[in-house]
Amino acid sequence: MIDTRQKILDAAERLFGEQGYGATSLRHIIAEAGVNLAAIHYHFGTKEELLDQLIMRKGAPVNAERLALLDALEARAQGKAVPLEKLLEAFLGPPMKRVGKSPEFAKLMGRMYGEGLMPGIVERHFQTVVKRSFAALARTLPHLTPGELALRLQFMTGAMAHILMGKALDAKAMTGATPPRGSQTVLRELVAFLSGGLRAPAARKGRRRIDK
Amino acid sequence: MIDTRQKILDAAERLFGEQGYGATSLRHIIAEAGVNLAAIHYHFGTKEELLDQLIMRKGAPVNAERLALLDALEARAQGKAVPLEKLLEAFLGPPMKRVGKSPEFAKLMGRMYGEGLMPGIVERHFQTVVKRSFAALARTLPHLTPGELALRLQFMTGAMAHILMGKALDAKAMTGATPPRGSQTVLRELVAFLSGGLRAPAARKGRRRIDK
DNA sequence: GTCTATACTGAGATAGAC
DNA sequence: GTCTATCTCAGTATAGAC
Repeated sequence: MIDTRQKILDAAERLFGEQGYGATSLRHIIAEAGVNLAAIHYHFGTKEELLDQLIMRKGAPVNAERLALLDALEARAQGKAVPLEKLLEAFLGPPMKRVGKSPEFAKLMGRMYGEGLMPGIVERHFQTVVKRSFAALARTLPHLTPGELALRLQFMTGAMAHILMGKALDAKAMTGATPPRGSQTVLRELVAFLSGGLRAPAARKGRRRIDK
Repeated sequence: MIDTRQKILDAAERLFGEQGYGATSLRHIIAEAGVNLAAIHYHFGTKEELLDQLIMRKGAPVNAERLALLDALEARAQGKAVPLEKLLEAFLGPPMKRVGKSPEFAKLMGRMYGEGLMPGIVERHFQTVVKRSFAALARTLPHLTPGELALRLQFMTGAMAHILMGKALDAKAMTGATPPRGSQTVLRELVAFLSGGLRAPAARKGRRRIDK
């Protein structure tokens, strides 16, 4: 059958998301998919390449959405800077939307950004959209140097990855409080938080004495 | 020799930090340490318990520092709310300090927070300091409900973890810009960013229509 | 109490028959 | 295209030497 490939991809997506990439064995995947072990190596080569195909299959639409939103925003701004909140929604909305309907994939995506999982794969698939977003943010946030903005993008990426993975630290156990659920609510809060952080003035060298 | 245990811990710390927990084999560790494979199981039981001991050995001083700083801040505030930047420095400073002198451990710590690596271990070692910080932040930020603050703490944790791990995404390759180096500079920028984010008003439900 | 030698199970990967 | 058999290396467990 020619959809052996599809069955493998479906099973792998589910299991990688649920248990993580490292903790999922190829033998577990083939048991779920009902195929032979060697079929994975025939169709994908290695476990890593299987992950790569998976990211491509589900990650490409996410990035396409983000780029389309960016295009629309920049067209509407007619050469002026795009409002910060709009840029954040364009970058964060498409992946956050998946948290509800496809939590396994969202979790996997979070791992990719945050875990240092397969850095080469991440760069290849996300470089275009990150570069475009960086350029747009640079125009919206002229008070930051490119280096400062790059650093803040890392802060932002870390926060997003953590949320996509779904409470890597169970907030309730750690703090006693129950954070809001629902990806739309979380998205709004995340945008509010990040826009506050990105707008904050840079803590320049100041060569400040140690307190005093 | 009785320092077989120490040699194992030292080698494990280095290798876990460099390559990650999952990617480091016990056989690699014993080769570095110059001990026998079974020595690990004699002294630590399993690979996971070895990690636990490691976190305890190096993580305990970090948390002790944080708690001491918190104590000092709250004593100085005499019942009033502690300034936000001071709280952030108390929480972020101790781990960030390690980035320079012991990058392997910083990276490991970042993985613990962010990767979902051994959630039980993380909770056990960090719950006290997180709970204390949460309570102090709640008094400093009365505009946030406990749930909203818990969510923002997750954003903050994600950003911190990402930075501790050391450019999980190589910012230069992704954006073209070179972010500031030096853990003190990064700490200042992180505090500026997070205080801006935490102070931002909550994006309450608003029941807003879909744009329009 | 401390360590060595060795064996067991399950992982990813590969060669070659069908 | 698919499957069987097999390879190497992982984490783990235990028996027994010092």
